[in-house]
Amino acid sequence: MPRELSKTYNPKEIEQPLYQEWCDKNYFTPSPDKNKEHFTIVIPPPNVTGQLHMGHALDETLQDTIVRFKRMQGYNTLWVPGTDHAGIATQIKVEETLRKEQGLSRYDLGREKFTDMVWEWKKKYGNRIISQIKAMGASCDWSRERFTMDENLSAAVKKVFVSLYNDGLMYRGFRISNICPRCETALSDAEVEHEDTEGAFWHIRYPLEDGSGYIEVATTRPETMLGDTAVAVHPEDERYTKFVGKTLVLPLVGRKIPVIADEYVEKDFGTGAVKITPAHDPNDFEVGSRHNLDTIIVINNKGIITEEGGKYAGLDRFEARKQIVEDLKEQGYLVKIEKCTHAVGHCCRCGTVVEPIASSQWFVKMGPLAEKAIEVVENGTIDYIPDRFSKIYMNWMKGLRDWCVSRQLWWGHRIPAYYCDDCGEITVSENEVTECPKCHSKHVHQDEDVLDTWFSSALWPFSTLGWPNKTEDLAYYYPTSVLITGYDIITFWVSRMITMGMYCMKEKPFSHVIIHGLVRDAQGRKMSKSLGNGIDPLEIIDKCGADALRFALLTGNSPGNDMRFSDEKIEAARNFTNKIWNAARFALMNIPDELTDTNLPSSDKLKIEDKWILTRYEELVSEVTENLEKYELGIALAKLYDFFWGTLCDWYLELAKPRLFDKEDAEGNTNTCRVLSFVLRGAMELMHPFMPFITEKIWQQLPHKGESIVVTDYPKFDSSLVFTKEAEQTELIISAIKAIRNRRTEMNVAPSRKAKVFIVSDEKNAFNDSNSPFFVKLAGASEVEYPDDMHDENSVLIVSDKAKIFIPLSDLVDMDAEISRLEAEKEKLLGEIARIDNKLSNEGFVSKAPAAVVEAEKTKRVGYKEKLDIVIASLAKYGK
RNA sequence: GGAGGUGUAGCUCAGUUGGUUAGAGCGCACGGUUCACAUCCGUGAGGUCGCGGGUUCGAGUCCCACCUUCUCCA
Repeated sequence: MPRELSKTYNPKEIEQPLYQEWCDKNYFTPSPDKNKEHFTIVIPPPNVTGQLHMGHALDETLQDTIVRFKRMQGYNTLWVPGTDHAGIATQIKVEETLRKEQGLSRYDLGREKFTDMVWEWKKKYGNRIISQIKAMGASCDWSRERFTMDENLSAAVKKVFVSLYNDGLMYRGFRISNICPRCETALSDAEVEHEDTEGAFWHIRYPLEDGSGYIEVATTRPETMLGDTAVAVHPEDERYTKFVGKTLVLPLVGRKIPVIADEYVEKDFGTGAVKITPAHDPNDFEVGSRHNLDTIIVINNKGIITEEGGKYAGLDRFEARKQIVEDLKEQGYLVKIEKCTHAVGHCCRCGTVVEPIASSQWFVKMGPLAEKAIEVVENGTIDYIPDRFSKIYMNWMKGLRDWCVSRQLWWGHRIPAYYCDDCGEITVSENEVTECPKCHSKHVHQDEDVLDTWFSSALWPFSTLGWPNKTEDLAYYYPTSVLITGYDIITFWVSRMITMGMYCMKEKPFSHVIIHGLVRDAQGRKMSKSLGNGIDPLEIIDKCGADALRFALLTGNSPGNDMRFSDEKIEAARNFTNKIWNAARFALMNIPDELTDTNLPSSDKLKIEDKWILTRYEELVSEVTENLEKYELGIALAKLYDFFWGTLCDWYLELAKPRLFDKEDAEGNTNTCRVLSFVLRGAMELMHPFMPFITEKIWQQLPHKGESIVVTDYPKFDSSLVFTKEAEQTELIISAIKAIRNRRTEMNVAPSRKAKVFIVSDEKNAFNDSNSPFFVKLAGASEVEYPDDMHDENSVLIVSDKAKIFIPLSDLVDMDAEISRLEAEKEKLLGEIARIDNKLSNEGFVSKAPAAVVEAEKTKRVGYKEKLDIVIASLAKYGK
């Protein structure tokens, strides 16, 4: 088995072949197994027309890291992938293409041809995002890939619709919905984004029919006055009591409308009198139904004034506003225009200002459904990570209005409701209805609308596993384990999955909801197409590899918080992958091909630096495992980075070099190789969930057991490899080396100038001849001696942990400088000791703090005292 | 108006259950290429943890008020 890695790390060469191999070997394709615990994730399905952006990249990385960790831990691990048909987004996209390429609208094609065209588009481009997710290294089970409009998932949608209808939880109602005039469809509350906008209050006079005066009203949307059917005042508002019951004449229109009293009106707001437009305002609609007012629709789904608008009919709503204001002014009805900012609803897909319009839509009655969805989060059956998002969820769930689920689109699940043209009967059925069950007429037509995209997404955790069929997958893998998604779709998606999971399955859809933030640009702006500030994850994969991208996304990222993504971050990540690659390359250059087993030398053959690195490694195993189990990925990754770079590369590899290069000590050489290969392999396994490609490639080259790192066991803590004493002794050596380097640099000693080093210490296990090579290699020592005690005024004195070190650099020694340096050190040590003494003499601290904390303070004091004694003794030798 | 977040080194951010002398990356300064890596190595400077109270033996961490800034909802 020849071991070699190319001279420079080239992710492009290794990533695709490895991914292919993993898929070919079915590592990601589990089967239900009653003897094992399952771990399931369903992917938040990306839009089928979409392209991978940083948000997906973060989402997939988080999921894949957890999935790979659980798989290595031995869980029967399933990650279900798939895509969403994304009603509005996809329809808009295809319509645009149709317009651009053929100059046609969807109406020119007709419903059937148009939806055929969307399916064609889906076949052609739907796989694009899937292959991009694969490039991230995502270990999804592609044999179980789903699409929200698959046959089975569509059947699930129908079944739920019918079931809700039969339970009285789905109804067709005439009420105000937010309509996007650009998309020409109704939207749910969640799809409307409110934005503070500069606008105005137009104050308008409505004259009394009897000519005895007028009432002044204020509105932010003057064009809606065309549909006014009343003016309302508060019943207890004395200013207006005398007007209630009288009749007003609506300016420009001439309609006679009553003055009514309703508690909805706020006395102190505006003029205290409110124009009532039941057809175009949700509150007015309520008032209208309380007072039996007419609902006159004056703006249609396209934002155009209807025939009801008289001379303004046919105008765009904003053009109509201008003209109406102009006319009011001319005819003396306009009192004043007051500037103000107010929240205006926009379509979350296209940004167009939405128009509230009364229309017939299908609604899901949320009240009864929400109860259980609230309960499972309240009682902890489902928890949010971080916890604060459960508050946001609760806030939303407790203020829920009914969910408008019908959309005036062609792309989506068509509503399974049938209307009899003869008797008007509505039949809701999973099967196509061709005859009215009431009057037996054959003149029956299906509802033209489709369902909100999120309706099918709400069923995703169980519809993908086969529901409503009783499949083996559903029985074994449901409920899923965790859901990972951004906070921006808690209201759209998470809340509805919980709601529908409780309704359809009578069981939670998942146990934990892990929420992450948005990926922003270097300036903290949202990445968007219009700003052109998006960083393309594919470009980064191309240049630096998927592992570097994954590292950059997870490092320094804490749950639920937004992160900034910058070139510097990517560069740091790429440097780390390069470091890993080179460390492995170095190891493989030294580990002989004959060494194929994974055994460690017996503990009596281990040197102290071996015991030190093994101890640090075992600590890492236990900490990282704990962090991953708590889904603290950022913390785990930081520890892995520090260990690999700061501990393994900076120290162990350097400490091991003398023995690795010593071909005469064959046994020592082999032992070192065994330890190195053990720790390096372990580090690869620990890091594999985060950086799957590079770790697999290196793992394969190192001595190993098993077929692939993907399915090997995650390292387990082994207390027999913890050598506390030797680890401490090695730390003393490292401290001494650092102290020497520090002083040499401080004194501008050229690195090329080697000097003899004398170390005085009682710690003979650390400071002895066998460890001298460390000082030669790493601290510029020409040779090392270990006298019992000494003092030399012509030497530099360095006080390190449990050691005093002399370096005879007589030409560089400035006695006065030495003395003042020692005095400064003395002061510092005295300060530290005083601080600790202060603590230890505090009755409260000694009696109430945990024993371990008190003990640590005492140990620390001993260390400082030892150093202080050396400093004082040295000063004494100088006559101070 | 309601809810939630944020504020820590020049910049971007970590900081787990309250417990060493508060950390990292980048940037900066100084020095370094013979034997894995200049995408590197060594050394260093740099902090009133937003402000003020409180709880505690002990607060960056918990509580209260304020300020900054961002998001969601109305």
